[in-house]
Amino acid sequence: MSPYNPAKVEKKWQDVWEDQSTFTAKRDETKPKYYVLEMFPYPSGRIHMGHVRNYTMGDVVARYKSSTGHNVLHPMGWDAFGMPAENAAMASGGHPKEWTYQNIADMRAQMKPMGWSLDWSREFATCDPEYYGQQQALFIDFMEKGLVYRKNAIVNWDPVDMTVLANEQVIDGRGWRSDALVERRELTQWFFKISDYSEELLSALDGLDNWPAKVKLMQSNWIGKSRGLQFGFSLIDGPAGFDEVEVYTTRPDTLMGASFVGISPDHPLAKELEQDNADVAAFNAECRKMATTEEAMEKADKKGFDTGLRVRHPLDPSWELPVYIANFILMDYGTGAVFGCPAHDQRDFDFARKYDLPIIDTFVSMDGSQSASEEAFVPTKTEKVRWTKQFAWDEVATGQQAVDAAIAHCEANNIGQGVTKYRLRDWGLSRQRYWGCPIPVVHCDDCGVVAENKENLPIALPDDVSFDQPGNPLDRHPTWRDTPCPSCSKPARRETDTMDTFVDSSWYFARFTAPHSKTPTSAPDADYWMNVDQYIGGVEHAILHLLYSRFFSRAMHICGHLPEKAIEPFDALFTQGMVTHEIYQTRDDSGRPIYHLPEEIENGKVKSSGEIAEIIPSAKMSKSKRNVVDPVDIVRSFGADTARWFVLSDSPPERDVEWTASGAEAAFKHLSRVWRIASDIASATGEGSGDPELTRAMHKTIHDVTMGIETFGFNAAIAHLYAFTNELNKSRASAETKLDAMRTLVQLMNPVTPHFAEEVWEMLGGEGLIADAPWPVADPAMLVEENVTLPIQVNGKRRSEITVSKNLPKEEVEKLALADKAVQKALNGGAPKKLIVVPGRIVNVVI
RNA sequence: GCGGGCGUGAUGGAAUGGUAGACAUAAGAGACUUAAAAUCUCUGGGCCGAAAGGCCGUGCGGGUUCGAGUCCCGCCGCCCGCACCA
Repeated sequence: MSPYNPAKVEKKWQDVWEDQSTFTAKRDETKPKYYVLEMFPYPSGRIHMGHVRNYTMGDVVARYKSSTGHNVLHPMGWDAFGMPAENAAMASGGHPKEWTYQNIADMRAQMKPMGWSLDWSREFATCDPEYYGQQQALFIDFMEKGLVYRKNAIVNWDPVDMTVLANEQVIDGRGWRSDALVERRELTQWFFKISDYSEELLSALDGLDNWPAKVKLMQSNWIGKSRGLQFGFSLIDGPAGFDEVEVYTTRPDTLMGASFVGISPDHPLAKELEQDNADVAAFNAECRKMATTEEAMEKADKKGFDTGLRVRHPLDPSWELPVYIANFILMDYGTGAVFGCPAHDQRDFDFARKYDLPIIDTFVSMDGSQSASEEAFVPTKTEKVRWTKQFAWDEVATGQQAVDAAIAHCEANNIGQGVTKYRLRDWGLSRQRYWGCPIPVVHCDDCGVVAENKENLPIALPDDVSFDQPGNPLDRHPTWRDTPCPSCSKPARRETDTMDTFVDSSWYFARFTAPHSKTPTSAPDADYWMNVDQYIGGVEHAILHLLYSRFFSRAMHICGHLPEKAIEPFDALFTQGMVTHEIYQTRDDSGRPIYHLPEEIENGKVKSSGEIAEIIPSAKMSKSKRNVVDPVDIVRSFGADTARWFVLSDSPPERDVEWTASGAEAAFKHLSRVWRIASDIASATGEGSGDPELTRAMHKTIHDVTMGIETFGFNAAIAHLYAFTNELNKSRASAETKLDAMRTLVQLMNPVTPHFAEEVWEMLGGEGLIADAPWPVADPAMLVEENVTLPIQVNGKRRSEITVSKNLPKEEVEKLALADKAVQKALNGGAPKKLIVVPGRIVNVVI
């Protein structure tokens, strides 16, 4: 018997699969298609355990579906544009293009040994001109359909580097390289009109039955549909042209509790006032130093500035309210102005406390015990409350009833209008960077902004650029910028902004169906392969990537690039958890942490120094914490099949999995054990008899593993494989019975450990490739249990159990339960109060 | 701050509202071996008990239910997202 040698086995079968083009997908109308896709990687240059887990899950699905008669498409590509390539160029003087393609080559070389059943013939990178040229064609089509426009938007501006910064490049309000205080600056930017689809993107979530409920909920909250009242507070002696402050509120029922009006520092009125009021200008300037993220706005200290202006309350013209500029009000949402009701909104409450504004209850709890005193009183809108300041409804009403009545009242009295708003903003896609897809438009002095002619596509990035100075090299490129106007042919300038990388990833799944088509998609291929039957990726993409892709699919459909069925491109979605690892830390003389790689640690001590390492509980693998395990090392020591088995075995796929050396070793030991058992069976000729128990267990295992894969219960499926292996190992059945059981076992293992399975299959004399063998089918007759063991509870606590025939009538079960010794003892001669029998599950005696 | 999720033995985890801890890991004991490794067998939530058995136990505090890890309410902790990271 030869020992299990993964290095030899894995290479052998990878070569066979490649020679036979086992995983090359071709359209075949005679078979049902199945499109499984994992979110494509960013080419950082190294694969990590998260990739291994993600792609192994997809591979299990792909191989399983293939064995159940599906024509499977399982492609791979690269999300290859983005900042890291430019950062690398700045740091080491290379070129983003070379850096990226080298990384792709390196990563591909690390991925191939994993044995994923990928169709590499469809591979592309989003930075291939062939791909982004088609993306430019889409952009032009979107322009024609009115889905693209330009407007001013705020960016983070680094005044020292003279460049726009991404949010992650702003650290505590300062540029990451220059350390200069970041300013907000307005630039004219390109936008997709995703907000046209707010209602559609929201309501269509209902149809996504195979998406996680949490993702749909997050998207729904992100779109943020609300019904409210829009109305104007009339300004008393406002600046010329400012008669009113228009506000939007979802709680018009609390209007009588208003104590101030707040406007955004970017509100036109605020901008007007700063013209000739230095204090306002100073306050606004201060606000504009804040980072642009919503998170930064919300976390910042709530600050206000009393403009001195007053407005009249719409329900009582004699009531005047102060107008504050407040740093927490977003110009992007609603009208950029709100009224504050401190009694029923905690943020307004804090603001009122700070600036000594009145706190006016408009309702209290039903028994009057709860009102705004130490904090705002904010019951849910469905809770009934007692109103003290209602103006169009009953004294007792829910918030929702009051909102509806308030809107109706205000509409009837011409105070305002009920309106529906969405939180979702249009998608700003302009990036002032080199390494992205050029926006295919030209600025002409005569014709204005003109789309490129499609025959000029792709508008390719120039290669001769340098990164020795900050900013976008396209802006200062001597010739690339200059181009004739596509409309009038006069000298004109190219747009130098490139596209957000989210654009690249919003349609790659469609491109995979025809990766070299001369149009963005090809109808027969898109019709056949779309939709993605199963999409798998991290939950961190739950909102933006998935929402943008849903929008893009709709837009592509309108332009004729996708069939109508594909407007929701992902039929089923699965979000997997991270791979984590313990962190090993020691400290230097000044107490600063030093992190150690897992392989530097032995028995809790640093190998080289013998120092005891502090163990910090598991966290996402990251370079900075050095808690990374390199898949390449694992494949070298144990083989890909062990890595694949382990990443799926130890945790439910939607949760994080902790990588442990002992777990990986145990996975290897288990495969070695199965190998030995298979070798013994392959060479056995001996005596033995049939084993009905083994056959029964085999069918049960087929059923359980199949269900496990179908429901993404990979860890449960693997637990069943362990259990069946134990059973098979113990069995004294005949060689023939065991051979049958063993073949079934490796077939069930095949999606997870495919090289191992092929080799054992061959060893056992299996016909052809196991990759081409049909999935085993459980005999339903073998799954039926004749007897069941029923636990017997007394008052909900387990006290005994009885084993009865499955179909024993309820009355008989009751009799047997009451006759049980433990029940007799508990009853102590009395009669039970109640007897609950759940057939096949449990008996509960209540006394 | 807002939105979403998660929390079970020493560890990873299992459990359509129905026997909490399947399966695995670490650990301990034993078998085999000159020895070690490998392999095999057994033990394996806590407390009391010789055992039978009993009591407690799924982050914390309440609630619904014959019955709650699971459902509801309120906390605590950790993770993800927050529109220019990918």
